[in-house]
Formats: sequence, C-alpha cells, structure tokens
Amino acid sequence: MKRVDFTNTQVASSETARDINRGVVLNLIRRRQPISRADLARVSGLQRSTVSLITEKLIEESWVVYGPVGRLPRGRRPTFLRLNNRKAILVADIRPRQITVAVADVNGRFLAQEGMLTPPDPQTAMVGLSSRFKRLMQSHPSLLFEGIGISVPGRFDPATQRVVFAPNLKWSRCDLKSPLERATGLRVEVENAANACVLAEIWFGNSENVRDLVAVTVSEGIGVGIFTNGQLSLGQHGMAGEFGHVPFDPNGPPCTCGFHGCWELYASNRAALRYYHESRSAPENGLAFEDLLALADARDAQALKALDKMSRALGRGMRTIVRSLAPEEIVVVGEFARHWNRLGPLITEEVAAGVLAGNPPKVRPAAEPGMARLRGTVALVLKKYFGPAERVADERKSA
Amino acid sequence: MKRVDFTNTQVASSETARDINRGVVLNLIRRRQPISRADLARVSGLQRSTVSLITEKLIEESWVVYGPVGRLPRGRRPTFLRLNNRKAILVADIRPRQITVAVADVNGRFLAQEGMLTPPDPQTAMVGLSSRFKRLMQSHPSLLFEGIGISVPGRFDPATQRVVFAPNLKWSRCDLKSPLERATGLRVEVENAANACVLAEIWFGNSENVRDLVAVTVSEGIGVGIFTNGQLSLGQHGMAGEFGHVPFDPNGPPCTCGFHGCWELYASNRAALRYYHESRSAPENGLAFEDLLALADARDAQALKALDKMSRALGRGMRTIVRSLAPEEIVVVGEFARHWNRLGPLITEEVAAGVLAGNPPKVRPAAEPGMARLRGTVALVLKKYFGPAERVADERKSA
DNA sequence: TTATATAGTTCGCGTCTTGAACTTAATCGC
DNA sequence: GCGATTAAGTTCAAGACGCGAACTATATAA
Repeated sequence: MKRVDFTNTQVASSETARDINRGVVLNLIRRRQPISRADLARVSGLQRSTVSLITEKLIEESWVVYGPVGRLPRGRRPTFLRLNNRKAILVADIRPRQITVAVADVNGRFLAQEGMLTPPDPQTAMVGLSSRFKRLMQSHPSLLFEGIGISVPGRFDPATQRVVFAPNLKWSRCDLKSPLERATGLRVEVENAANACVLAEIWFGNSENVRDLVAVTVSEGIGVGIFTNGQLSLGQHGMAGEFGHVPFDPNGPPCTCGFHGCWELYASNRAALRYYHESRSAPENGLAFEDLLALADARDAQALKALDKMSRALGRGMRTIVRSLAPEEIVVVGEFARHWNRLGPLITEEVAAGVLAGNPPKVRPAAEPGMARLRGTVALVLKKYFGPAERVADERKSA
Repeated sequence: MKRVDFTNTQVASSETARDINRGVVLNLIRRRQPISRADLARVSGLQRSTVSLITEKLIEESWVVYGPVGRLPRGRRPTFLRLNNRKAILVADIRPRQITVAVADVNGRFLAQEGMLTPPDPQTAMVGLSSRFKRLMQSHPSLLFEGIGISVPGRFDPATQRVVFAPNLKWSRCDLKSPLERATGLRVEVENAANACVLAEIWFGNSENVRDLVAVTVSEGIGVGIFTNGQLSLGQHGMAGEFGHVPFDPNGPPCTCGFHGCWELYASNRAALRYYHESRSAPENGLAFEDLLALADARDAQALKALDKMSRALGRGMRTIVRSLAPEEIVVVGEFARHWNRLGPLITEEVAAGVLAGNPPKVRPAAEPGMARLRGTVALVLKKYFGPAERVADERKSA
C-alpha cells in the first residue's frame, strides 16, 4: 500500500483530483454516517455517478460497508453507507508514569484497553509495547489493523522522526518508530500529546469546521497543540507549541527547562499543589494532584483556592496564545477540568479580559478529556488514509 | 436547527489539476526566469508536452513572454520564457505618518513611487489614494494593471474585510477595499504590514523553500507575521501575530493597548528613545528615532547603548516566538537594522540562548527593509493569480 | 393501474496529463 | 559539405476522471 509521494514540486493529474474527491467522500461518510450516496452527492457537490464510483472503490478497499436501507415518503429507498468498523488502529499514550495501550476502530471507539507502568528507558518500553500490540492483534483476529499511533509527552521531529524534547519524560532523542514497525509490521505514527488532542477535537469532536484551534494540555506541565488554516502547525523540529515554557514572570523560579518563570510553573498540576502547600504554609508532602481534586470535591477551601489560582494563571497565560495565534477555540485537556463548572468561568474571564480586538475565543474543556490523547492518535493514523479532515479553501482565481 | 451550508466541501476535477499545474509552472517561471520549457519540464516533473500547453496559455494571457534564445553545446536552442513585465500592480503602504504609493511590475520592481502624509481619517485617505492610483494608471498606459495591494499597520479581518486593530493608526473598523475598488475598477487586497513582509521574503527573497517563517516589524510598535506550513496564518479576525502585545514584564508600564508591560514597550523604536533619554536622565524631547540612528552613526555612546538595550529586549522577546512557533527563520524589518552588524549579534545571542531544543532559527534582516512592505503587497495581489508560492506536500495516500 | 418522486447506474463527452513519435534546429566528426 | 548526434519543442492517440443526461429500480399516492 503506497502512501506518500514527495517529489520536488507537487504536480497534479486526474488521479490527484480523484484522490481529493475520495478524501472528501470518505470524510463525509465518517462525519455523517449512515448516509446514502444520493446525500453524499448533494452534500459534496459531486455527481451521483461520481459518488457511486468512489464509494464502490471504498467498499472494495473495505473502508466502507453497506448499512441499513432507509425510508422516504416517496421513491426508491436509499442504501446507507457507513465506515467499516472492522478497520482498526492500535494506539498507545505514553505518559510520564503510565502508558495506555488500546485498540480502536475507525470511528474512534475503543475495543480494548490496558495500562502499563512507564519504564525508565525507551528500549524496555518498546519491548513492552511491541508484545502488547502483538497480543492485541492476536486477540482480535477479525480486525483489519491499519497502523499504530503513539502520543508522547514531548515533541516529535518529523525531519528526524525522533522524539526531541520531553522534559517530563527522561528519554532523549529516541526513535520510537522503527523498533515498533519492525516488531509489528505496521506503520507507526508518533505525535505530541497536545497535537493529538487537537486531532481528537477536529476529527471526533464538534469542531469540524474550525480552522484555527489550540489545545492546551494541563498535567505535570503544559503542552499546546496548534491547528491553523486547517492544519497542525509543527514548526522546526516539531517544536511549535511550547507555550508552557513561555515566560510568565521573568523573575519567577527556575524551571526544569533551564529558564525562569515559565507559564507551566504557575498553571500546571504541580503549580496547584504548590499553591495548596503554600496556603497551608506546610512543606510539600506526597500529596498527588488527584488527592487535591478529591479535597476540592469535598469542598476543601484551601484546595479550591489553589485550583482557582492555577486556573486564573492558566487564563492569564492563554492571553499570550490569543494574541499570538488568535484561535477561534481553545480546548483544555486536564484532570482539573473535572471542576470546570467552577474553574472554567475563571479561565474564560481572564482570557476575555485580555482580548485586544474581536471576539474572544471559545474556551471549553475537551469533548472526552480522558480519551483525547488516545483518540487523537487514531486520527493521526487515519489522516494518512482519509486525507485532511477539512480541505483548505483555495482562493486562486481562474484566470 | 440551523441550515448547513452544503457548498463547504471542495471537490476537484481535471480543471483543478490544471490550475495546480498552471500555478507550479507560473511560479517556476517567476523564480527561475529566464527558463526554457524543457527545463520547466525537468524541474516540475511534468511532461514537455504539458508544459508547452500550459505556457502557451500563459503567453496568451500575457503573463509570460518569450525571452532570448539560449545556447547549448549541441542540439536545438531553447527559447527562454520570462514573466511579462508589462503586468503591473498598484501598491500602497499606509504608515502612521506617511503613505507610500507605487507602481510595481510582476517581478516586484518599482516603476514609480510617491509619498503623501497620512490624513487623520480614512475617508480623506481613500480620496487621496484613489486619485493617485488613477493618475499612476494614466501615466503608465502601456502597463496591464492586475490589482491593488495595500499594507496597513494593523490587522485586517478577512471575514468582514475591514481593518479591525490598528492602535498606532487612529482609524477604527474601516473599509479600505470598496471605496478604492469603486474608484479604480481594480481588485483591492489589504493586509497587515508584518504579513506583507512575510510575503516579500517568501516571494521575492531567498526563503523560497522555507515553510515556517516569522517576520518581525519594528517601528513605533512591533508587528509579527506568521508563515507556517507554507501559508500565512491569520487567525480569527486576522488577529494572529500580535506578539507586540504579549506581556514581556507583567509589572511593566501601561501600553496603548490597555494592558501592561507589552513587548513593544521594551523593543520598539519608542523604547530605544526612552532608553536614551533615561540614560541621559533628560526629559523626552522631540528626538525622532531617525535622529537616534544618526547619533549611533556618529558612535554616540549613549545612543548605541539605547539601541543595544532595545536589541537585547527584541531578542529576549523572540524567545516567545521561538517557543510558541519554532520558525526556521525570523526576518527582522525596521530602521534599526541599519546597524545590524552591531545589533544583529545581540539579538541572535539572546535568541540562541533561549532555545529549548534543536537548532535556533536563523535571525536575519529583511532582504530590502525599506521595500519589504510594498513588495509584499505585490505578492499579495499576485498570489491570487499565481497560486501559493510553495505547494504544501500533501500526505494523502494514493489508493 | 398510473403518475410521481427518489435512488442509483450507464454511457458518451469534455478536459487534462501522459508518453511515444515526430519535427526543428543546432554542433561535430569526417 | 554531409550525415550522425543531440536536444528543444510539437503532435497526437490513449488513459483517467468528473460531468450530466438518459435510463433503470423502487417506493408512495391517487
């Protein structure tokens, strides 16, 4: 199965048009399934005949299957089409402490899921991941596995195909792709967790037609994924989005990155814990962020105050994102979002108060915070087969 | 239930392929002229026959003309093709104090240029611009004018087609397009000055194959233009790039934008003047930035110190750009760049010292700082006819 | 049974790129 | 000079694709 073809300047032929239309149809089926060919033609603007030919191929490639037959007040009944949920993706979300491995179908639904502790070195991790992936493939013999997607708490350099910056993970410049590809025989895609969250929102969330969106992942640190002009923005070495290490207060304390006063020192889970301990003027103990959330659940005043302070810092720092990127939406991913009813308005308020002109962006929690990373990596793999979720409108003039 | 717009998915046909190839050929001619059709075929990967057909049309549309005949050690001599320099664009660069109006040919060369003082209100400005444009068209009867490009020291909202944020210009929410289009009969394109500088570099500079570039314009304030994935990133309301109003020191002085400690308070021309006066512990007099540069020319110690300080602040603030966007290049536009030999290294040093991982971006002055805005607006108009300067490699699967 | 409405297919046509064959035009060796 | 060689540029049939009209299939309502 061919995938990409990089030539000097990208020229087009009839096949290019076919590929584009194939992507349009496939993505429409994905978003609006079940849908009839007649509706696909109406929605896409393609001819019914063209849609029939394209879907015939998609069915042949087993991306699409026939669904139920519809009912109409008059006329022949439409045959609905939908994605073939036997097409599946293996995914893994690597986090500093734990790795989650899962099997997902083409619709981003999870069919199996398991966890493992994150080993200290990438080699051990790759061995563990390989065996789990192989086991999952064996235990789901009816599925058609199309690839593997990995999300990492760091930046993945598309040029060198390596993880290059992961301060909260101790692995450095490691190659996660080739060992897994060799072990499983499947293509492996790796992406930063925040970027994965962006894809989750764009592919499986309600932001289908949003062209400029930013995802902010809040955990130990802060990661940001940038989606602009309908595409992920990666930057040199895949380093775009390190807003977590943009200075929030230049006179602030030192950060793991080697600099001072980074945003994530004020607005991450660790920051909230620090605020909590400061307010009790007690030394740091082994309290985990999860415990702080539990205290907040129990309406502990100091825990709530710490979360409030963290949220305000989060909102304040987002002003930098708004001024630099002006996204339409900011999606927040993080355990703290469990208290969105209380904390969301604080963030929104800080963001809105800092807008220079125009409407403030819509700030909202992720559709399914716990699944965002994993689901995004499903999209990461599917993107290669489906084409972009949104096709950038081209403003060329026709002579 | 709201009605969905069904025309939003962009489908392709043979004509789409043709348009893409037309753009590839036209841009190749632009960058490599004079060039033979045989070379175009070699470089593009298209067939010689296809190139011939495409160029025939381009010649018919008078975008391209025959050039001199080449020489080869053997074989038939190639006929070189080049852009028709009778194709022309009218451009204007609106700045807080002065507006520059010019005629440029398709290669970005200027054939006429004149200045006017910026009127206090947009209406008067539009009247003045219209009459100058019409006069320039009349005085160049042999040229084929294809459009008008305007650069403004503010943000242009593509949705409403209005200037929405221009704190250094007092005009608010003004429509520059329709009055000029009515008066001249030509299509008008408006864009922010920093974005125009980006286009100047990408189209006419040496950054042809750069996919992630940022332009920083330094004058009264600081403006930033973002180019990522081979496209300008505009954001909601065209507001992307307002790094000038990202907080540099949250405890700093108030800014015209209503907030405190913005970067441009520390790294703009105004900041340098302030540093100069502070060092002399003298009150602000009518000294213009141009005068400060003249003092620096004369090696005035305090003037140089002020510029040094401004440059270091510039470099420090660029760390935010590097961390958030990770561009391959940062292009600096501003009068101060006249002293690049001294100030450039200071900026580069501050930027390089703040890199989290990977190579630091190349920081360099604009190719032709004085012409960048104007030349960029030429590209702004041409882009509509030529298609994007760089075609984004598409990673869709080919069946 | 007939009229009407809708889904989906078939097929000829136009557009575009391809690639081989062909024409044009130059140099070089003899 | 003259043919061999080399390269530029053109011509043309073939192939791929989307279009759109005509056609088939299948439903409801009168």
